[in-house]
Amino acid sequence: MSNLKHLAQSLGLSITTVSRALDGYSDVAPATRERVRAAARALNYRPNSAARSLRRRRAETVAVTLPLEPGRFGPPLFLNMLAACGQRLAEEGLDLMLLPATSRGGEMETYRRLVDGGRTDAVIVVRTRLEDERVAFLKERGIPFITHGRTARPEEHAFIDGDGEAGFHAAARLLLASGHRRIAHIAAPQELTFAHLRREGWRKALEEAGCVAMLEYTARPDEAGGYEGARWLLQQSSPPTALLCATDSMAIGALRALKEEGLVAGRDIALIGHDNLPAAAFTDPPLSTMEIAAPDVGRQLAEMLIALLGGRDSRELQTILPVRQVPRTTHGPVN
Amino acid sequence: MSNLKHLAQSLGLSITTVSRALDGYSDVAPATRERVRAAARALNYRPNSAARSLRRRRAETVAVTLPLEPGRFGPPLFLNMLAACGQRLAEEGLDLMLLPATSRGGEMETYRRLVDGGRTDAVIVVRTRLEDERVAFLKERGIPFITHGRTARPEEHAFIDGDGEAGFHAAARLLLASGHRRIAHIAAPQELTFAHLRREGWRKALEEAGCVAMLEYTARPDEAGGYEGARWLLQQSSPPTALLCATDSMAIGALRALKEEGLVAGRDIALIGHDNLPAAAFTDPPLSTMEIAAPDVGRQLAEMLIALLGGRDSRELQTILPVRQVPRTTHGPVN
DNA sequence: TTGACTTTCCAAAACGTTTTGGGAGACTAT
DNA sequence: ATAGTCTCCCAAAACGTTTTGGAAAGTCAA
Repeated sequence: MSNLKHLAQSLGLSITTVSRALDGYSDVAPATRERVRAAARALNYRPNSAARSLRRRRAETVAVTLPLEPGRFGPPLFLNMLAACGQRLAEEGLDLMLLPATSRGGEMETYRRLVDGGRTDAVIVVRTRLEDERVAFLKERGIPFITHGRTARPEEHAFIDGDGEAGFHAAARLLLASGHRRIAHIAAPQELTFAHLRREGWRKALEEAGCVAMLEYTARPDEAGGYEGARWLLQQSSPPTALLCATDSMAIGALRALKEEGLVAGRDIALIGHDNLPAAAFTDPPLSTMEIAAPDVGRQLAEMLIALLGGRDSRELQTILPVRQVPRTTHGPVN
Repeated sequence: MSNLKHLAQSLGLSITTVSRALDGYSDVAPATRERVRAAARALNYRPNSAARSLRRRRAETVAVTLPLEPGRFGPPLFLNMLAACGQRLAEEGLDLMLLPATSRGGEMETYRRLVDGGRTDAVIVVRTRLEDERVAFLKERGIPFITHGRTARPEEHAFIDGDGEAGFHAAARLLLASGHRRIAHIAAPQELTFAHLRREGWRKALEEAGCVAMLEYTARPDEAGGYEGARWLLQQSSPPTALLCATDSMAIGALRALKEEGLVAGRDIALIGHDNLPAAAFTDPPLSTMEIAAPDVGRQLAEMLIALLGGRDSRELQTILPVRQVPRTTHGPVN
């Protein structure tokens, strides 16, 4: 592994000059700068990251821990978002680092290693909960962070979030307008903020319409959970005529349960999900769903992080993105 | 941020002693060791990772770059594997770091930063191609690495892989035994090794059975690709009676195309995928597929990495895992 | 010619850790 | 008492980088 000392010796220059040449300082002669750069290229020189961040006192890194359990929205979308975020961060010389976390305790230990060990300059919190110990920890340590999804006290920190409440409110109103009165909700665990807000949107719409039947079932936010929820709801004495699922994964599971009962979604019963997963366009019938209207959540997240690292107040960095309905087939019949 | 100097001063000890106490060396008195540990806990001390790895000359990190495009198998499974791997690595004090890579060039630059910048001690290569420049690079640099999936010359490096060729061979034979003669393959891009091997399994089985009709279509390994492939194949003058898809995502897309043609998979036409994605059990009809028979690929991957870092020869670290058929409904009729 | 700038370079310190190579004191065996 | 052995601790060096605070030479104006 070549380092500055090698480079300097082979060029007959000092370490200082080599370092400054590579960093483009103006106090090194253009000719020298080029000579140094050529040598660096020839020797595949890359600054040692440990030494660099030790000296600069920053890690040039933004970290995310990836909870293993099914989360806010499906991994393909989620990873795309993070990749877009990473791409923008790379332009600022920042690495985006994902660390898989298996248990909740393991995740907190990872946070401590990251933050107290100076491994990262900022953190992205995903799968945010209403009461989130990760957020409490980061606030206490005073390290910059942004949550993906809100907490119970969103005014206290930077976040980016879709307006799930409005989305589910609109979806429920759509179903009400189609004449549905027994609109059930298959909810995700309520400690997850997104699940709570989506449920709130559904609940309020029904309340406003004077609906008394608040059929609901809470399950894991995956296919199996949706399947289980739909089965349970359909077995009730007066089953729902419409199903609003917290996520598309759940809706895909619910779809299977409907099939097994001989029901056709969009004809015999309405079904709506959320996320617009790639797979949602290929279900049978194609799934009506909704999605965050912004095409570049990842990039926005990155911009917010950059602003935060630049010293911007976190209270100016709170973004709620509109949610758009993606009607396909399963939300019908439309009268 | 507290460091060894703080700790040492507050305890009236030297930095050396504090460091050695925390590392559990025997040349510090048990009483002192406890005193130091208590203080470290109280001050939330975590060794600065940059300083540590600068001095130890290793990063205590294993890196994976995550290609953005759809890959070998679906993200939920894939992330689970990596999480399991990360968990085992953590027991050895190693961090598993994922870096999203958007373009191929971007990925190579990331590799250079990682390896030449001393950011990582080992690399996991995913979405391996037959001719893979990443593998060439890592071999040249002499840094330990394991590929997930083989290359064209697998004998030259450590790898872990499912026996996709045998799996597809078996699946094709299954279909042949059911009387099918026009068995089409919807392939993933052939530069990806897994796609190549799966196609080989299919091709050889047909060849052995004396089938001349080698219907195939190559597409992106996602739902849209499978949809496109199935549509194209069904439009041929003598369409297939069975469809073997390189991945479950593709099979889910194909399922949609079959529906649109009024065909019921498992009755009018056979369909088999690969990966056993969670969603595959919830399609309509439930998807027949196959999967790697080992429950703990991630853990095995970690063990191999640990062995590799311990100096084991990479030629001893080559694992091919058996693939098991997961018959559900769509592979029928079984006569 | 002189003084003031400019340009171009460099020595040394610092970041926080681990590790080497002892050293002081207490205890043990003779 | 003496030599040897243990126990417990520490000073200093090293990892590779960035940055500070000049210093030497060259240029320019007067």
